[in-house]
Amino acid sequence: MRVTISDVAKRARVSTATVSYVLNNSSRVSDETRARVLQAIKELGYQPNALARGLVKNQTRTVGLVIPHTAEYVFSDPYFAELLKGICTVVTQEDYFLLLSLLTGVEDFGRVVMSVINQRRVDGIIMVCTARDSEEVARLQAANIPFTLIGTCYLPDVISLDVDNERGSYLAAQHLLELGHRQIGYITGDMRSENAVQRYHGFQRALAEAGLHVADVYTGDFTQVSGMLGARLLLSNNQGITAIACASDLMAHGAISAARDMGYRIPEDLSIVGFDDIPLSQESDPKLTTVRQPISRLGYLAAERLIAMIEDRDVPEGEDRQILQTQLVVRNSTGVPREHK
Amino acid sequence: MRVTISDVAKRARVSTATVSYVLNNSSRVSDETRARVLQAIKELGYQPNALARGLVKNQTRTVGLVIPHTAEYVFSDPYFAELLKGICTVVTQEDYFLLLSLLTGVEDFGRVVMSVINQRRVDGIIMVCTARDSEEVARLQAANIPFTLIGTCYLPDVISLDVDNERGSYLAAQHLLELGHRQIGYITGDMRSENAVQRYHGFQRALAEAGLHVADVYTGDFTQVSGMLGARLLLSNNQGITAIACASDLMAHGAISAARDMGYRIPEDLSIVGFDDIPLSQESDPKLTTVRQPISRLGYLAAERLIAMIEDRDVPEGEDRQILQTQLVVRNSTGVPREHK
DNA sequence: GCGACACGCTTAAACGCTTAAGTTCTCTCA
DNA sequence: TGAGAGAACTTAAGCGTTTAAGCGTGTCGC
Repeated sequence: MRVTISDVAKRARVSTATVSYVLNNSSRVSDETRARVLQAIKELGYQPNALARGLVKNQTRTVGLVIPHTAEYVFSDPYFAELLKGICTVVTQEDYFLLLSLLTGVEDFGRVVMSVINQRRVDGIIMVCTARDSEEVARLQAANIPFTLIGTCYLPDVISLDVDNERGSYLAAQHLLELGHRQIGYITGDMRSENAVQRYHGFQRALAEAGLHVADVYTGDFTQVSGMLGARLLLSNNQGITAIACASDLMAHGAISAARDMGYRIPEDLSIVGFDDIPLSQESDPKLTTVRQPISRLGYLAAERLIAMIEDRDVPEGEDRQILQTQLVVRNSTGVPREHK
Repeated sequence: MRVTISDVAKRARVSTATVSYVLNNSSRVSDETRARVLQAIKELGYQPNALARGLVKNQTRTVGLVIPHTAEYVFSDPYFAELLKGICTVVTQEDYFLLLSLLTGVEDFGRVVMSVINQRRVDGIIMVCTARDSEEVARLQAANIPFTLIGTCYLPDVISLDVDNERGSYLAAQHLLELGHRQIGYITGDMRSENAVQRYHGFQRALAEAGLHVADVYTGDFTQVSGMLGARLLLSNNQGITAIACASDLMAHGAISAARDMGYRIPEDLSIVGFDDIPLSQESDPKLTTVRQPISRLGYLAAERLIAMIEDRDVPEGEDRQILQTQLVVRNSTGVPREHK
């Protein structure tokens, strides 16, 4: 049988309350008694049962991470690995646990959120979301549980972290324009995601300001496969395209391999620009020109802020909504278009 | 305030016990009462508090995943993403939660294991380990908690899953020998890991059977950086080397970029073979010849088996120790050595 | 020499649930 | 008719903690 607080109490010849007091290093225990209790704890290898403790203190030292995608999806995209890197770093450091909650693909997002909230398994929640998920966000608010969001949310009074997608794409487009590209295709992410929409908008805006518009658009879903399909379609529909911008690196890599299969050299015949700057993009051939977003920092900040809220620390000054900057990283997948050479 | 079982009981005009019985759909509740209780539950949006339930039933519907590395390390290596893919798929499907437990880099492995066990936060544990970790494994055994291991463990009566590292490396070496390579360098993984040792052994064995031995060895640690350093050193120490085998894909990719920087063309001047077959290896240039191990399947099986143990299902027939096969995947990073052309 | 007050500890209730045991009622059947 | 069985609930103990409140001491000031 597990060793409980009363085993310790018995051995130290005190009441369980006293043991509890030394455990929560509260006042008023004589040094002598404290030593005896500590000794007993050590001898028995006692550790308090987290459930029992959580039940009365109403806290679990666990933060929940809710990502509304399947495991297959989440762990195929290095974006989430980066996010987890930031989150786990903080969570581990702060001596919390991380409860991961994904979808099976069958049940709905709402149910998962409710179960995490209501079952009281966590002290707070980090949720990855898009503007469409305001119903779930509202539930979190209603439940009065601390939470931070990663992604876009237009509801008032929620702490959320995001990246300047619009400006990032704008920069990418500018880069292509400066190189001399005029016929540019675009492969979007899943347009139910606000990220995807913003990226597309930023891209359009840059072209519009140059008096152009997007040559052709393929609606992808952030996955590598959709990047391949997109490039294939754009390139066969429109021979004149000299550059393709993608809403994610993964799609950009997909696009590169599809274009190559069709005989295009990158960047000589076709320039490709991504969005994310996942590690692969620094190693691939060609190295990918892309828009870097500080993904793991996003996770880091979300976790940090959440734990501050949970522990009621002086909430860090600053806006509810924090937007991190993106940055253009020029590598080898973009170049001057053929006709300009 | 949170809605509890007694709120439901009050509303349905029954005792809490009755509510609990319908919750655990136990016998002996009249259809009429059951309907009334269900109605009340719905109206109040009640969900049982997992802590309280866990406390009495002594179960949490949570499985712990213990990886004795830092978040930084874990989420930089696609290996773990693949592993998580398999694990999370099962865990989510079976309606369990996943509690992730990593190291901060400061505290020791043992302490983390003990805290996960003793605090009773989880019903079972999946642990990534090497043969060196037998002390921690013994602790799990002593605690009498269900667990499965991913990695090598020589202790009796533990359920562990592993991959045939020895044979995989053997195949890789054979491949290089068949191509005609005779001077082959090797970059090992972290030799405290059994995987690394076994891979090196398999490699040596193949060479020995051909009457050769490894031209030069660099002791890496599975990371990309160590692959770069390794290749740089091997190539400058020994001009005659025509091929380098690496104990991980990440190191192989590192080796490729280092070799290229030194002016080697891959595979014309130098063949490189990896181990893992991470997604990157199918996209990189050149595509990496490597030994595929079914990583996500490893995670899948570990989780499946663990949950079977937890739920006391008829434990699946089969050995305690299950070894999955590896497989050589020939791509473009290996070729006939120069002098043979 | 006495009340007041700290001090150091214990008692016991509470957290929200499960479940063995007990209770009440109705029905069956010798 | 009355014992027995069974159905459908309720009662209450218990899971392992925390913590407010209580209770003897011993000390101190007056």
